[in-house]
Amino acid sequence: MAGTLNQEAKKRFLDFLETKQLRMTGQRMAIIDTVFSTNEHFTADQLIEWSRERDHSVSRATVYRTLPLLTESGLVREMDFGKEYKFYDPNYADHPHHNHIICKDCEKIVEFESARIAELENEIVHKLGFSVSSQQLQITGSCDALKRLGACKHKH
Amino acid sequence: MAGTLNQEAKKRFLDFLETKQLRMTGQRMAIIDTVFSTNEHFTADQLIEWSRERDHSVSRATVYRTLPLLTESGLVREMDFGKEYKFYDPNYADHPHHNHIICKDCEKIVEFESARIAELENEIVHKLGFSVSSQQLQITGSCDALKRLGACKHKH
DNA sequence: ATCAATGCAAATAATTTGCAAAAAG
DNA sequence: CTTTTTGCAAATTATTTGCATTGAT
Repeated sequence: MAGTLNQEAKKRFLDFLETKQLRMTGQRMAIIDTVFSTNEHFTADQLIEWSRERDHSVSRATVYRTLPLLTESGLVREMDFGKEYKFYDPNYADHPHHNHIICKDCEKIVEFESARIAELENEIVHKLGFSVSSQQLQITGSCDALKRLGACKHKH
Repeated sequence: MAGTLNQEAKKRFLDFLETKQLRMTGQRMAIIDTVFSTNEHFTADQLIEWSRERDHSVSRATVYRTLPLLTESGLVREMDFGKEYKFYDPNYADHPHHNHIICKDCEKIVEFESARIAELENEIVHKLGFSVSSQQLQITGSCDALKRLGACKHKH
């Protein structure tokens, strides 16, 4: 679960930086290492905290300046689950079409994929004269515990 | 296209206010009339502007205090299309399961429904041990003009 | 009369930005 | 050396809130 997840994505991001002729700094490396060593969704705030465990000099500003690079590269996706802050999802490199289901009580998030849904989307969108660039499907619902016990608030 | 759209939804919202024992004021009525006389998505800012055309005394604070009532009633849905402000969609009363496709250039939005996708969602989510409360599917893509002409920026 | 609703202006909070200093190439 | 990147602190911006006043019931 720790340091070697997503090494492929990390490599791709380093290429991206090189192509754009951006410099490698200690702070950037700390942030990048953090992002690509988890499969969890994270907030800007969490990324700051975690990155500082690797390099205490990482500032809030640098994290906020790195996030757009990550999303621009396509290796991380910005997600809005209706909270006041955004989440970032590092799993799009491996699973470019995955969707999310979120428990309305405990906010547990489960990812899933469906080729059939993707096909239907393409079909419908084509009929409307559009073509698909990206999609996001978010379902809010009740997790198993919530259904059975009436509550499940664990907060992540 | 004008004043009598969505009278059913308006009526339902007035019932909602009554049930919650909330008072009817001139400002609220101006906001409500505005919301239920359009099928367009709108922002808080647009709602303020439009409501003031009906009643110049409508304040920003009152609009922001009315919006949660509208979403709570289920007759208007808060949508996040990745902009810095939120959009509000007054079409959920008539079409509770509709989805959105947004052109990535001109930001034109088209709504569509698919019973088949809804079924598949239910099925998958059920397998994951969840049940569905609400869902939103947003597709970003290229509209017809963008595909044919390479550009279409009209900004709404 | 009573209590909810309003407008105003100040507060919040996530994110962004200007700038001088530090580090990369 | 030159140019990018950084941290800091101040700025920005949508939204929220405290409070004295107004208006609905």
